[in-house]
Amino acid sequence: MNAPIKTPVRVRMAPSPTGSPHVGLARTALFNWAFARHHGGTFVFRIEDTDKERNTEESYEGLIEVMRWLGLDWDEGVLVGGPYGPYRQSERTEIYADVLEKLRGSSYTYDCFCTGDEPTARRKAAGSKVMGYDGFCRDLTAEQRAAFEAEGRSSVVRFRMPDGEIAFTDLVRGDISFQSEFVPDFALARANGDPLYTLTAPVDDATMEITHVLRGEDLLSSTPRQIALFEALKEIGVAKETPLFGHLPYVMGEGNKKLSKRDPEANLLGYRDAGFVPEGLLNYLALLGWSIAADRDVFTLAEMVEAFDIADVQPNPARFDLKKAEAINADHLRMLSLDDLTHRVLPFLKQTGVVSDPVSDADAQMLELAMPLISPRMNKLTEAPTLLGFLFVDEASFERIDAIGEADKEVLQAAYDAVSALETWSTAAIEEALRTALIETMGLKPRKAFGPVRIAISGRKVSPPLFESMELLGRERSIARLHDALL
RNA sequence: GCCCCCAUCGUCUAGCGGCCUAGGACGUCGCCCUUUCACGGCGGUAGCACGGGUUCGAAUCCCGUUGGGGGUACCA
Repeated sequence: MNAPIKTPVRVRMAPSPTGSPHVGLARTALFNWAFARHHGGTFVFRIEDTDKERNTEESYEGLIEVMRWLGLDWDEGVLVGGPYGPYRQSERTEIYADVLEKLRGSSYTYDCFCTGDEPTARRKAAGSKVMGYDGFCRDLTAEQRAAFEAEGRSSVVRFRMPDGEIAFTDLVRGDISFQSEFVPDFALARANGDPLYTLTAPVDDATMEITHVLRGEDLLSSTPRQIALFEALKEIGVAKETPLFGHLPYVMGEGNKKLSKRDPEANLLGYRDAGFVPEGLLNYLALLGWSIAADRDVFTLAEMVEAFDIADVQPNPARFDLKKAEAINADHLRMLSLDDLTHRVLPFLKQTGVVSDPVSDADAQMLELAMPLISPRMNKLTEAPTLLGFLFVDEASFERIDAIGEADKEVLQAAYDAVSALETWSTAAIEEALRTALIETMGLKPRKAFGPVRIAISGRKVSPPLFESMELLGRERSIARLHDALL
C-alpha cells in the first residue's frame, strides 16, 4: 500500500501544546531526529495546536525550551521557518479550508447531520458490535438534507472510508491491516468549520512532504484513516506520496500505566532541574526501545546517529527506570571535561548560593581546584552544592551536623595538635600527620579516626576526599573548624 | 463489547532456526580496594507467559490461550 519512498528523508515532530513536555515526547523527538540525521534528511518541528480549548502558550514555550535544552535541533519549523511554513497549525487555517473545499467537491466526503449519541444509539439498536459512527448520512437524499437543515441542524464534514482492507507495513511492527468496517467514517472539521487533527495532520504531512511518520503507538489505530485520506489527497493533488509509518512503543511509568502528563516522573524539565544532563537523559531514553549493541549502553548522540536504524526499534513498551536513568547520567557526567562539568554545575551552585553570582575570582579559583575532587562522585548535577558547600561558606554560616560524640573529642584534639604543628600545608603532609597521630599512635581504625575529622571539616558525613579538602580549605579555616568542633 | 498492538532476568535489552546449559546493563546480594560516602574491581542472584504445531533442531516460524497496553470523539 505504501510505495517505498526513495526521496530524501523528511521527518517531523508534531506535538500539541497541552500540559508540560513529557518524556515520551522526548523519546519520539529523539528517534525522529536521529533518523533524520542518520539519513542526512530533514527534521521538521511543527506544532499541532488545532484544539483551541486545550492548547496553551505556556505549554508551547515549554516545548521549545525542552527541545533546545535537549539539543535536538530542527532544520525546519517553528522559530526557524522553512519553505513549507507556517509550522503552527493555528496559522495554517486557509490551507485546511482550501483542502476541505476540494474534498467536499469530491466523493470522498459527505456532510453529516448526526448529533450526540444518535449514531451509537442506532448501532446499539441494530445490535452492532462496532461502535463509532455508523454512516447514516452517507447517502442522504436532497429531501433528507433539506429536512435536517430545516430542523436547524448543523453538519460536519465526514470522510467516507473505502470498503475493504487497509494494510501497511509499519516501520517498527511489520505488516498491519484493518478491515475498514471497523474504521468508521470520521469527521474532518467541526460544525463551525474548524479543522480537526484528522484532517490537519495528514494535510501537513502531505504539504510538507513528510516521508516517514515516526510517532507514538497511541496513533496506530488512526493510521488506516490517514492512509485512506492520503489516497484522497493524492487524488485532489494535495499529496504526492503517502508517507511510511512507524509506531514507537510507549514509555510507561510505575506499575503498568502509561506515564501520564501529570506524573512528576514524566516531566522533562523536571529532569533538567533534578540535575540530569541532556546527554544522559537522551542516552537513557534511547535505550527505551533501541540498543546500540549487545554489550553496551552508554554512547554519545553522534554514535547514536551513526548507528540508528528504525528497523532495530523494539515494538514493546518500556518502563521508565529512574535508577538506571541516573546511572547512565552519571556515566555521562564522567565523560564531560572538567571545564564543561564546571560550567554545567555552576547554575546549581549559584542557585543554592554556594558561589556568588557573578562568580568572584576567589570562588572561581576554589571551584577549579575542587571540581576534580567531586567529578567522579556525582550522579546528578544537583549533588554539587552539598558536596562543595563547606569549601565556600564563611565561618560564621558554616553548619555542622550534630554527630560528634564525647568519645570523638579525643580524636579531634589529636588531629588538631598534629595538624597545627605542620610546617607545610599540603595534602601529603596533612595525610601523614593525621595517619601518624590517629592510626599509628592512637591505633584507631581509619573509619573511627577520619570520620570525626571529616565532620569537623566539612560539616557532613559525606564529603570530597578529606586531606585534599583540608588543603583546599586552608590551614587557618581547617584548624579553626577542628577547634570549634572541640567546643 | 469490538478493533489493533505487545509478550526474554525485578527493569531496559541482545538474540532475527543450530554459535544459547540465553549475553550485557540497571537494581539487588557478597567480597575486595579505601580517606566516611561514592567511584572502581571481582563474584553471585534472576528470564525465554502457557499450550499446541512446523522442523533433524525453536527464545527465534505458525496457531491458540492467558496476560498487558492502546483505540473506539465535532481530543491529539
